[in-house]
Amino acid sequence: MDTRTTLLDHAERAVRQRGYNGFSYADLARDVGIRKASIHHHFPKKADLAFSLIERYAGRVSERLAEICAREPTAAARLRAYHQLYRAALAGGAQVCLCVAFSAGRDSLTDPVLEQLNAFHRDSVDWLQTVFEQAAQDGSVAAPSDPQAEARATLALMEGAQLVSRAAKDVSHFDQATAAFVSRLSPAQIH
Amino acid sequence: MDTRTTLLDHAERAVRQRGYNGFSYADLARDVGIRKASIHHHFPKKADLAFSLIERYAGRVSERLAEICAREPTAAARLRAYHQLYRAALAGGAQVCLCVAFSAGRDSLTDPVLEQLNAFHRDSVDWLQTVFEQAAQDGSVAAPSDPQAEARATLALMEGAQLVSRAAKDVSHFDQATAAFVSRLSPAQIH
DNA sequence: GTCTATAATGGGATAGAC
DNA sequence: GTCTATCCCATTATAGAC
Repeated sequence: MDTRTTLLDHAERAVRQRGYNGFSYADLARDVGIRKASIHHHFPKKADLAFSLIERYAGRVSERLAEICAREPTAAARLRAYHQLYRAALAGGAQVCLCVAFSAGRDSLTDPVLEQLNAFHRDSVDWLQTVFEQAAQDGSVAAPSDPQAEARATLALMEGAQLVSRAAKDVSHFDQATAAFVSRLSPAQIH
Repeated sequence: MDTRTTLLDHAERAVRQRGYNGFSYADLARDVGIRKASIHHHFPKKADLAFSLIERYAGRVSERLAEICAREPTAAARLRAYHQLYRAALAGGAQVCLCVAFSAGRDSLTDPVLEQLNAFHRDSVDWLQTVFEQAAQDGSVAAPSDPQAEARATLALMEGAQLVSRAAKDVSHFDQATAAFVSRLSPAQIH
């Protein structure tokens, strides 16, 4: 595989496991099997690497969300799939998703990277809001309220549940924290 | 005031604004007006400072929760007060509370500090669970479900809402993310 | 595109005088 | 308890040969 992609893959794994400050070019060089200086050829500054990471991640998630919409007709099924994305990203409590890792390491990030992160959050909220608007129509979600507030609550819940789950190294915390959310999406709710 | 306390105060502010890696003994020395070496007299290692921070924080929150129970009789009023603790700690989007800052900076913390953090989370969940059990009795909270799951969901929601709110530097995100939670606590729900 | 070598910086930490 | 002076180390980053 292309060296640049290999670097991004290893860097992403490191960021999600140990945070943005938790890995250095030295670590990455050892992982990948090249020298520090060679990484600088692909990503002159660490901020360039961070930017490419969040850019690639945003694109990937965007694709997944489109796939979900193509595959699942009801709002409830779409939200279940969204929940599963966060659940799967936890990797048993060892990792968080890249957006949580970047939100957490916000103080070390440059402005362009933070802009990308905020853009990603905006896109997520927009997608969720649209799904909750659909929910108000198809009745597949119990107790619907304001779609934008629901969207922001969902994003906060997923990110917070990942955060505390990794702190405790225990996935069951994520499951408990999101249990009530998931139960609103029960197939039994479809009329 | 006592130097040790002054150091803790400034360190806490720095951690909550810029994260655990976002401040150094050099910064702290400049803020407080003494030399780096003098800080090492009070806190030999940075991990000692971190431990004292979370210890003091846990004690302070514990007092606040006891006060809330003494002051507010209903479960709904207690949860509203709990929500207000997190709301106030945001300081307009400039800060997060110490437990969120530490959860986010988890990779840089030593084991004793992480244990304190997890103990704090356990205590918070216990307190919330007790309140949600009370809610099932006094009927002051709408749509009650499993108390432990509710407790973990509440903690995750508060921490996640702070995280995304600080990333966007916008308190209104916290308010929107927690709006549905708060509306379940409306005084109108009391029977 | 990868390497060796080397800055340059900043952080945590210690010794020992006052 | 505070200071000056210093150490050690990790980290990011650059120069220039191959």
